[in-house]
Amino acid sequence: MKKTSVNCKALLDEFNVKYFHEKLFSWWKDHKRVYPWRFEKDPYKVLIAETFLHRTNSSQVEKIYKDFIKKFPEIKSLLKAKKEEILPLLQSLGWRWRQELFNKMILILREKYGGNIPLNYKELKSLPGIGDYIAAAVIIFTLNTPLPLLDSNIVRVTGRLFCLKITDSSRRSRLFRDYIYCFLYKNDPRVFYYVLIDFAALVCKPKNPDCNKCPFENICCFYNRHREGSHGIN
DNA sequence: GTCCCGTGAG
DNA sequence: CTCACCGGAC
Repeated sequence: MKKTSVNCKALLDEFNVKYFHEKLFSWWKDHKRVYPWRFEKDPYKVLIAETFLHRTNSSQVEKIYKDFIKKFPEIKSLLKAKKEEILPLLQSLGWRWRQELFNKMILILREKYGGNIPLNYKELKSLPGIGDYIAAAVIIFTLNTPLPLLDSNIVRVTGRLFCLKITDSSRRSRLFRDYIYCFLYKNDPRVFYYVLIDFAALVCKPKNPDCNKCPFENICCFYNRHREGSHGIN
């Protein structure tokens, strides 16, 4: 996702962003989820994980990720493999609609990039099956670069905290991109996004969020609106 | 905006 | 049975 020029002081003027960061990181100490692709800095492994996670529950990915990496520990071994060796490992992810994209991606990584994963946004995004989210995620999680990152969960937390109307297209909107970029803890983007994703999954859930466990209960726009009964779940 | 394979949770 | 899943292509 592209970096944007935005006046963060104006955008988040009424919020104490540092306070949010402290509370979130503090919460995360006791609640962080452990996945084999977490803190992985090998672009190949991050790309594989994020590709698998495409519209797929993380517990499903967890079941096959280690076996996949064990069989193809580096991109060279994957590039040498035949489709018939790869696809059976991915069947449980529901890959009929993604396997062709995955095959094309492997082909391009081999033919155009010589087995090196390009670590810039534009080239990553040009790969089949790689869009805004995965391109940014690969860069952020390998290089710890402060880029905006929006998936449905980050959208939900950001929208609720800052009173933004959430729609299906929020993850592609300029407004949300600006907000998450301003909200981002620039000193450690990688961990910031791990924190936010876990917080979204465990507390700020889509349905029945645990607002009583949330450190932002008092200042969360969503919570206060909901309590007043003027709006439904956003 | 709308569809998308499999799986598990409810 | 229905629904969502650390999104992307069309």
